Amino acid sequence: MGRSPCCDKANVKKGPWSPEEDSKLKEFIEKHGTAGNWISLPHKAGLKRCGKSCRLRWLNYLRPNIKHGEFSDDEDRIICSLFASIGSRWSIIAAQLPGRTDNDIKNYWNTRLKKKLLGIVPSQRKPHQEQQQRNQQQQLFPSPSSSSQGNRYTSPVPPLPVLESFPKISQDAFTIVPTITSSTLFQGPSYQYQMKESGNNTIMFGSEHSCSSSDGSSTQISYGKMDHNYICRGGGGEQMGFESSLCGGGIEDYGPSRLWEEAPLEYNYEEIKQLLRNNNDHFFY
DNA sequence: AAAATATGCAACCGCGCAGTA
DNA sequence: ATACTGCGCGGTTGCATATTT
Repeated sequence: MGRSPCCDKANVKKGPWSPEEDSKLKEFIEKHGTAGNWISLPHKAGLKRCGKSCRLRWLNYLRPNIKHGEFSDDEDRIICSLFASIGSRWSIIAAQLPGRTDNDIKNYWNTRLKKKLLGIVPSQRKPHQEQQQRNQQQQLFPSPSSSSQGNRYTSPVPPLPVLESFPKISQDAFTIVPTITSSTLFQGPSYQYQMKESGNNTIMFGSEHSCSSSDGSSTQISYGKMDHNYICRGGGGEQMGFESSLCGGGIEDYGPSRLWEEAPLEYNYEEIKQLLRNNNDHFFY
């Protein structure tokens, strides 16, 4: 017996979103949030869309602080290093790149970064496209109408992302390892936490960024966790936090007797290239 | 100039997990 | 304990655009 469909497929619109649909969805969510659940949202918002489709559109394009455009070298490094560590856990990787979505990173990896690492030069689409990319970078956040995709409607591009702050967690629980975090993303020194439970795949990591503020220095933490059981709901997925559910349950649940071991999270490009070449068949598809 | 091919990315699909009745 | 529902994730597809032939 299969599961029942999440929506009436015959009566939902599919395909690209129109500007009108975008503004309806955006307005509704800004006013009411998800109003209980995503499944009922389209009806309440007057949209003929599947709830999942609305969720995806919001998370990937409409919510505030989404960053589009070229990935920086630092972002490349972070993606590569995390991919080498944890594989295709895109939502976790995205949690380390404020403003980037899992879908974006996944696409970027599959279409470009992997090839770049393997030294596969895409066919010469260059002069035109690179000029476009330069233009795009010059006007870091262009208006919707200046999309590099011609007539295709994309989405409004928001201002620079702001790291979300989360409560600081006892460092006793973490192994602190040298950062791979970009200094261009965060001001001040940063550290990465890693936790790995031997015997299964549970890995936890986070990063702490020291930032200055008017009342002295403050700390921002962003983190993700490999074990789905402990990814807290309501944390937003892309920017997961140790909210009460995780702080109060997750870490403590493991208890002090648990054995945590350090796992290498830092790889250089050569190591990653080697991994790609050696494991192309199974690990990297 | 037209057709064929390659590329990039938005969106969809199916599944596993968590919460709840 | 079980069934059901909704959410979120990763993999895949479809299509518009760019480039090559």
